[in-house]
Amino acid sequence: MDIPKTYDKNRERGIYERWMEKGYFRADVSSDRTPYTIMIPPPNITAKLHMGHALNNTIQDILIRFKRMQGFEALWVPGTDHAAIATEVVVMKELAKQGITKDSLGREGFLEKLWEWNDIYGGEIINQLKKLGSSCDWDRQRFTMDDGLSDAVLEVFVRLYNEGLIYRGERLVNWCVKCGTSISDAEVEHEERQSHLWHFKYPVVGQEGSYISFATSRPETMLGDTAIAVNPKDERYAALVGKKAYIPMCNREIPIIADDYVDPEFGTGAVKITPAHDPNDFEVGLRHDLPRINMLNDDGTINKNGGAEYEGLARKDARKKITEKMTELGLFIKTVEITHSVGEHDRCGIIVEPLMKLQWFVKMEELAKPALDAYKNGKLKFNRERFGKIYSNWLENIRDWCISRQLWWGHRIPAYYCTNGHITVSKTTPEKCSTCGDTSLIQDPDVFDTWFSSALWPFSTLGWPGKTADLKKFYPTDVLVTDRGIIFHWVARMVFMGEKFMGELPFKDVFINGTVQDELGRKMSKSLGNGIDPLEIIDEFGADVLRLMLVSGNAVDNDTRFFRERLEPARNFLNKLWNATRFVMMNLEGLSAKDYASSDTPGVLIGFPVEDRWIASRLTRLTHEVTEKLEAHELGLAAQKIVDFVWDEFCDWYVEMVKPRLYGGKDGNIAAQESRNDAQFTLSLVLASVVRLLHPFTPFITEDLHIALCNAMGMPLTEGDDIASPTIMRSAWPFYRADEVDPEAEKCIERIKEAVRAVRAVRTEKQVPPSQKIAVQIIPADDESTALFEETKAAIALLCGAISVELTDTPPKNAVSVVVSGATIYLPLDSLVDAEKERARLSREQKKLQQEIARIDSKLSNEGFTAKAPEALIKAERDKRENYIAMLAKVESELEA
RNA sequence: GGGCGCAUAGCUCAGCUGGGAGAGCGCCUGCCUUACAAGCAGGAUGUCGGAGGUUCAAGUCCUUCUGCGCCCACCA
Repeated sequence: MDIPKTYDKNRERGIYERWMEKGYFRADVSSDRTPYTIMIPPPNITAKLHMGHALNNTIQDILIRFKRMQGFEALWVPGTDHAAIATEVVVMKELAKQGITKDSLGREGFLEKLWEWNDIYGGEIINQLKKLGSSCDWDRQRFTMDDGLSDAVLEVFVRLYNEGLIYRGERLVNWCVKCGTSISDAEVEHEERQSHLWHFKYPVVGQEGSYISFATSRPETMLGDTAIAVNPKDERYAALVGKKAYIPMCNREIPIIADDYVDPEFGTGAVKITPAHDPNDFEVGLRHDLPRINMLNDDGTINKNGGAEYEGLARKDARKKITEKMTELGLFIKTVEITHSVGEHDRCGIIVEPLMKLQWFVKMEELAKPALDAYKNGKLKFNRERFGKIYSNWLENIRDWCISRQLWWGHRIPAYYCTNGHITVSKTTPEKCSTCGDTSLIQDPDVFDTWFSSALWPFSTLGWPGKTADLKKFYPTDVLVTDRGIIFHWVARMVFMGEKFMGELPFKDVFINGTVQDELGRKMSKSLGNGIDPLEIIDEFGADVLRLMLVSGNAVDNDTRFFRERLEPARNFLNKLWNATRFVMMNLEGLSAKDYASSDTPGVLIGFPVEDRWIASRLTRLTHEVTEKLEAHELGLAAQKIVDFVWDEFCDWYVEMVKPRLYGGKDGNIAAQESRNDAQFTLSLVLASVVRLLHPFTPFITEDLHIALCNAMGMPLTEGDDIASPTIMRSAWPFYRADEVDPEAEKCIERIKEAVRAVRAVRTEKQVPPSQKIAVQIIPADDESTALFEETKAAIALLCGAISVELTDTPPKNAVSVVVSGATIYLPLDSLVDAEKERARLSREQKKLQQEIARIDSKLSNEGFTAKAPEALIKAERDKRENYIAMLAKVESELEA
């Protein structure tokens, strides 16, 4: 048979194309199967996918493939996010390299560039997902700005507006005075800067000679002060609270108020409050109903609210002039050197100015409550409790959500303003003002926060606001797999939007996956240049290897370090599996699966040799455990179980044990032929099952192995067949079969393993080369063992490199003896036997056994233990003790001999 | 400042509801035993970060300390 010694990763592409052609990824909305739905966290179209995406999507694909095989109507909806601000910034940077600015292109021209960008990067992302093996339903692929989703966004805005849950109000935004635009927090770079803290004092009104002193890093904003605040517990100022202070530059009296926000330890313990130019002060202003005086023009100069004396001055100049003025009036105290962080616009480096602008808000109190309740009453679960806490903490401290962004890339807010200042909100462009009928309407230039559209993702992707069959069948989804970084930006918002518009949670399980870091445990980032492109790894190792590595050896919620060496164990394992399959297929000659009842029939292994029943028993236990771990989303543990089974139990023990039966026929008897068929059947059955268990993790290689095995077993591939399906991804998930659990067979094989290991250890110790075949003799301890060793002696001989294994009842002379459970084994090694050393070795054994027995005795004699420990545990200890005592007796009799 | 995570073999990490410390890589010894040298067999390696406590029993639960890391808020 001509099968390459290593698996060819280049086959992945062809396999994926075949899956696409056959439509295996498609979910059928009209099927009567129970739906299982996952919505992809839509990757931002800002850049290609990174290793974190590879992990996140591998996890989703594992779950969706698992459920599909279990017989669910599995739907994984793919798509991408327009990522308003992030994409706009990236594209602007690109354009800047060509010397093009946003304004020179105009709104239409700029948007054209963005759609071009989307074609390239959105497409690249989809390509990457396919390379990874993602079994998404590509017919249902969506984009947050496609027609359907845009319609959903407008619909939600209009409905919330009509219900009074959306309002327009003033709010501070980060404003760049150079670029003349508001910028997001993400674009603000914080830098430690050397600066000064100026100490001043304001006269207290009506109390001649009384002052209240304060510190500020921005003296110019005194023009916008509308209060002085102190801590309510601060006794130094208690008498002044309720009084007024006087700002000489503005000829304005402002109240002295008490607010917890003030730290009595800092500065003088009194703070000037400028609600229009500082986020904290803004909050204080809200609490105390203070006026907000905007004293800056959009270009950063002082406006008319600053007073005639200062109007038109740049911030720097105003600061100087005001400081001089205060000094003149004797109100300046001192300056102190400080370092503090200053926000700068990451593109132009100019210090960001908080400025008041009219913004759109969603009222959150009413919307947040059901989302919080869902978590509190357990309907919404997180894979780890700590993630749930992040979620509920945020919702408990919820503030109204500012949904307008001064950008062009995104869904434009469907609000129209007439010349009389009325607002008309409408999904379609209105002809006239709904209040006054004015026909000269101007649409709000702003777009929505990108999360406003992604909050709708679980139902907008299924056709909402239409009443579609997809919505009916696939909403709510089953699990959301995402990164912990967006628990409140995205997860919480999807939950309350789902509750609000669908009347149902969008999902019940939230699966937060860890972060992929570099080999030093640092975050992979562009600035560090330590990112690794998943495609590069896939090209070199194949997607299967990458996927298996990403979920192996790590709890899924823990952060994981990525480095190339970690790929090798995964690659080696798949190679092992490949070769095991090669071996099985080379030895299936003469097998006709038809001769055996369907593997789904209970009791099919009755009458099979003990090792066959053992491996079948182990397999069915494995099936149970893997299924359980996958249900519990413990992917790493599930993968580890499969790897251990394949490598250790199947390859290292079972395959080696059945070799005599496969190569058999040496003695030419009929019984051997039947035993050979049993081995062939068991080999192929177990392998075919384990390949199915592994499929969600490594979809490509398992598809090849599945098809090859079905062919080798003489099972024609038939669409709809649970086992011989033309694709493994639509074959049935193996199930736990109580009738195949065989504790007796397991106990027997454990004894065989113990015996074989003991012989091997002696061989190594005595440095007997593999080429030297020895004749092993066994004295079984009882009838049961006699039968067992008789049945398996050919296998034992092969496993420990013996020329023969014979049962006897008289100890041979000049032999090394080892005592194991159920037998004493003799290795006649004449010349190598050193009586002295043998006695020493046996004494060591004796001592070890005595220690073990003593350990158990001390446990069993502890009344607390026997009274409170579980019954099964006590029995297990007693059984062990019994076995050790029997072995000890044998060792001692050997010592006496 | 608030919240959270991690600390287990030389390295990277598993260890679910408490019941005799594990894997992979690396290391030592011997093997090209015709499925696999990306392999096989045998082996060495740990006061499970420190200190208390709960329990018959603690890597696992509680308290506290130390060292790394992350998130949120912010330094007037």
